[in-house]
Amino acid sequence: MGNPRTTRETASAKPTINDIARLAGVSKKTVSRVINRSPLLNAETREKVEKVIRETAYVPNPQARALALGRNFLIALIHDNPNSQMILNMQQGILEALRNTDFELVVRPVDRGSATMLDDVRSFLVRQRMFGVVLLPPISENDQLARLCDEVGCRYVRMGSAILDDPEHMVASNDRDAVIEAMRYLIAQGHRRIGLVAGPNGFRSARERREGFEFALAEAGLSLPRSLVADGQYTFESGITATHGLLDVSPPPTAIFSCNDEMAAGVLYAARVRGISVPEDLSIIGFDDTPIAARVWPPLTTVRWPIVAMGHSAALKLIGETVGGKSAEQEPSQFLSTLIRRGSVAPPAQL
Amino acid sequence: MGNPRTTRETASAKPTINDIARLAGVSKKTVSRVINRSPLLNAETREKVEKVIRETAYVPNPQARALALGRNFLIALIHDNPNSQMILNMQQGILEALRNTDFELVVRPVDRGSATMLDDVRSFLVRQRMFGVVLLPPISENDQLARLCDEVGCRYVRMGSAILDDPEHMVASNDRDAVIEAMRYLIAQGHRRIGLVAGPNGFRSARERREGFEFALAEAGLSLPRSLVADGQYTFESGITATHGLLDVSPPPTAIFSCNDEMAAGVLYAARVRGISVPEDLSIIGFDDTPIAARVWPPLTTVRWPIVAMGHSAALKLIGETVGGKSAEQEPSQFLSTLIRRGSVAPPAQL
DNA sequence: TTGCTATGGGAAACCGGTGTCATTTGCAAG
DNA sequence: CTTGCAAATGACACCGGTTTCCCATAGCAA
Repeated sequence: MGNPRTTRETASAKPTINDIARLAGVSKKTVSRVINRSPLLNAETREKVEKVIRETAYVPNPQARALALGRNFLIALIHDNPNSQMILNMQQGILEALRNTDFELVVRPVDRGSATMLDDVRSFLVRQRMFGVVLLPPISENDQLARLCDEVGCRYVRMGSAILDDPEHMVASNDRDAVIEAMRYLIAQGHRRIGLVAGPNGFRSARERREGFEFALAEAGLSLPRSLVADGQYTFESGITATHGLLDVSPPPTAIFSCNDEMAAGVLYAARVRGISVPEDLSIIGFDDTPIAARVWPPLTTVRWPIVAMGHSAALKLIGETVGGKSAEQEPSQFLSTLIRRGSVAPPAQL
Repeated sequence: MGNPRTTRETASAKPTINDIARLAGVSKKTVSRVINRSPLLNAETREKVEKVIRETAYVPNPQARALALGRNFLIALIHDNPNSQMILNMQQGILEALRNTDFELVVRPVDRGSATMLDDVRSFLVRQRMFGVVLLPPISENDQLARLCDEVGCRYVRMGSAILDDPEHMVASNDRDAVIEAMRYLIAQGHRRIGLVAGPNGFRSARERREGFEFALAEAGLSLPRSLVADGQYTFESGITATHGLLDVSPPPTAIFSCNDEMAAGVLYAARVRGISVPEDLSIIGFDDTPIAARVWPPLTTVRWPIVAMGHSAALKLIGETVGGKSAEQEPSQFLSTLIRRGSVAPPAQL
């Protein structure tokens, strides 16, 4: 490890708070006050210290701070296997917000289903003294998790669909409205028999999307035969299975709304297997605007929600008060989704 | 905040090393020795301390350790935008290896291209006192990054294709051989005019895959007209563009090998746009076995490399000496890829 | 000039571990 | 019965910040 005392004088090893104090001719504590923006400081002193900090490119040691404060400057992104593009987009949004702060992002996949999940997360949050966490759907819907965060004194933001029961801890998109818009489009094209590939039970997003679907049908005075609703699990395979069921009914639907793109890709796949042309014989709309939506043939019309922006917002919500004063309060909590029109929708053949 | 002295006695706040020492009737240092498996310990003493540790569920404070050691128990996964499924798989493999260790995983997307990229990474590694990093392709091919890791005393492992110039810092798959296997399959099906959608210049993986392609052709005594090689950028769009170029030559190829699945999806898309049936009129093979490969129609025959296992191996390489003795040395550095046969290959129509 | 109160700033303890070095103990060799 | 050496353990400083507490000085009224 060498000789710290002598090297410190010569080499340009990372300066410590002691170095700054010495160079500025003040005490450690005064430097600390400058760093933490203590108001009880003489402007002159502050100036002097800040100059030295600038010149030496001094950056406080995060570990020492974490130890002294009992709190780490780490934000965790906790997720359990939603689609991977979503995680990346979320990361991007969060990191944008974290740029030029002292915060660092830690990504933490967890296994819902695992009996020890809550304990795992607790020990993770406590041991690492996490500053805050961002919870991604679907696990963001787990209330126990949110309560856990409260318990261990860890700030949190839940990403979700639609409901703003608790705006302070929530960043959401309005899936219901987005689905209604998509359905109106489908209906305007002339579709009257529209099938639904629903999301799994217990998922808020699945419920919101389904409600939007049903609302739009009712609004147009259309009926919804039970046979035109198929359950899905948000997976590609479940989309295939659901679609076969839907296409077996007689007469078959002329359009299918799928609660996510992954399943919509399954709808398309199943249609191909049966030799049904899309969009001539069957129109499809998905949800999420996953990369796959644009890569299949025909490219899928779908609903896009602004994940990056939402991640950004979530991060600001977490750190807002810490950095920029009260701006966090004004951070938008609800985001609008938009319909992306591609090639999987056309008027039904009969018309 | 409260009153640490009194609360410590009553509440079940996290026990510190001092508590353990007091309860076990030994010094802090001895507890520390137990934790760090020092060999200079009386078995009896160790037993006694371990008992207390177990009973109190004591866990050392990572921040304090990081401060004292000048090194954090954090592993970073650094990547710049390869496909997202790959990142997830890699995470999964790494986290598996990290389970039950003190290590934590931090994911760090970077912007190759950015002029400050190296500085960003340096400051990240230094400030957080990273223990080690895993570099994902394509940025793992950046030698400056590797050198940087050395400079700042951060262990690293590069994920890559094929070459093991530096086995100690490398976990690789053998792309060249995998491509040769895929090409032999194509040739065995009767294809003689095979087009290539190449990867971008400067990428090791692109070179390896292309070399495999050329080797297999030569091996079969087939020529490779310059016109049957199209440059790609590993993106969906570049795959489309490249394919149009390939299909414009006369006679057109009966099969196309694409250096990754993203571009292969583009090949398929372009074929559809031109009304060419796959696989009847055109066979396609991709590389990577991205989720999209199984979701398009027809599902793509492709090459899968064992990302999860490689991530696992990379993590063990990093922490190996720290935890399990010398097992790291034996950790395999080279992994075999396999051909996944799906529906995008058939004998050429002419035969 | 004295006395009193703000207010800026410093000394030292502390956060919870680790390293260095000294000390104690046990036992074989001289 | 020393001496010598190794093994086992402890005392204490240290990592780089923050907090607590207290002092010095300035400003101002009496």
